[in-house]
Amino acid sequence: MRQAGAPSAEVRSRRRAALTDLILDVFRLNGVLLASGDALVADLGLTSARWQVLGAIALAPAPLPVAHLARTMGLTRQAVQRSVDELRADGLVRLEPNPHHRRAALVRMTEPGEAAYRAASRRQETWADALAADLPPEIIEAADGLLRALRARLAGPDPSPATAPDTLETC
Amino acid sequence: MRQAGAPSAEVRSRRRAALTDLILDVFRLNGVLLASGDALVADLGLTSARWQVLGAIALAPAPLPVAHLARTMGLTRQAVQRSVDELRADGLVRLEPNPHHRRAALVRMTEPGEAAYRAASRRQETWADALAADLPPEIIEAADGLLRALRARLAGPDPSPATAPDTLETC
DNA sequence: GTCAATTTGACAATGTGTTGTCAAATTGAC
DNA sequence: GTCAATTTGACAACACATTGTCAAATTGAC
Repeated sequence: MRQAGAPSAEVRSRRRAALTDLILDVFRLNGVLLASGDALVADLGLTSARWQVLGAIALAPAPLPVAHLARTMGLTRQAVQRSVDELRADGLVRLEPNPHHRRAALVRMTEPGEAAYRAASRRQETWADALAADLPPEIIEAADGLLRALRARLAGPDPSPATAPDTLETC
Repeated sequence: MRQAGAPSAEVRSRRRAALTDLILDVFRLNGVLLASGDALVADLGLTSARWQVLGAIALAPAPLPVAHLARTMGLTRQAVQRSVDELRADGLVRLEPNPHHRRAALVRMTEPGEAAYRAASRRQETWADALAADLPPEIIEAADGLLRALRARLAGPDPSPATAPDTLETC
């Protein structure tokens, strides 16, 4: 009998092939998801990137500076900074002084920004319903679990502490 | 009893939440995978994008022009063109005249290019083995099947004919 | 054979992310 | 309180993908 810690070359090769396929499909799905998201909110003056920033603002219990938003989202400061600059230019977001830190202004949604975000959220709901129609939740959850496991292995012990505490759990 | 076509609001909402989580994790995993891939082959003079182009060349039975490679890879002509330009500048790839089409030169790997690709493939094998260690192949394959199903729904009837014939049908 | 439609590569602009560097502001060890 | 380390935003450069436009080459209907 085979021991648990010593899988056959056959199993190893099947596993490797399956993982390679999965990875390639993650790349491809990432591409079509971004394209779909952009198309979904384009006429609201949003893109996937800006939408994501609005989401981070909406989920936070209080207005946050750019660097804090970036940590929450797992992106770099600069990437978020650019999106915020654009959102500000379009009037969807505004900066307010931070009493605790003169440089780190707090980002807050304007009324038009909140309206756009609400509209995007409403569309995303029906879009997701249509996309997931007749897929068993268990299958989706199992796949998500695997993706998380892979990400955890790739990123090391705990690379995204911002994911944990209080922000992302609520969504 | 509940009919198959009319899921409860409860199931629908669970499904929606699961799908949203999955999508966010696809984005995150995409990011760490690209970073890992870049790190894996950086010292070979490769990046994820260049590596992918070399892979398409290696898999093709004969040298192909840039536009054909792009279709095979599901990317735009211009994106592949730039990678090919860079690979050519680094001597990993070379263009040869196409007897059937004066403009569409054929892209072929040079000996250094093949050496780099072989080295990258070897590393990828051990990397994938380590990453997939102790994950049951069935789980990986099931997750991959779901990603493919989602992609098929998002992209419409048949958006990537190059991938289709024998890969997508099997899931 | 002719000519419109398609394919191909070149070029430019844009979106989104990265890294690196810098100065100002804040924090913390002492 | 002082001063080094960290955090923050500004700015620049780059990697990778997109779209759009153009001219040359090829293909196909006629």
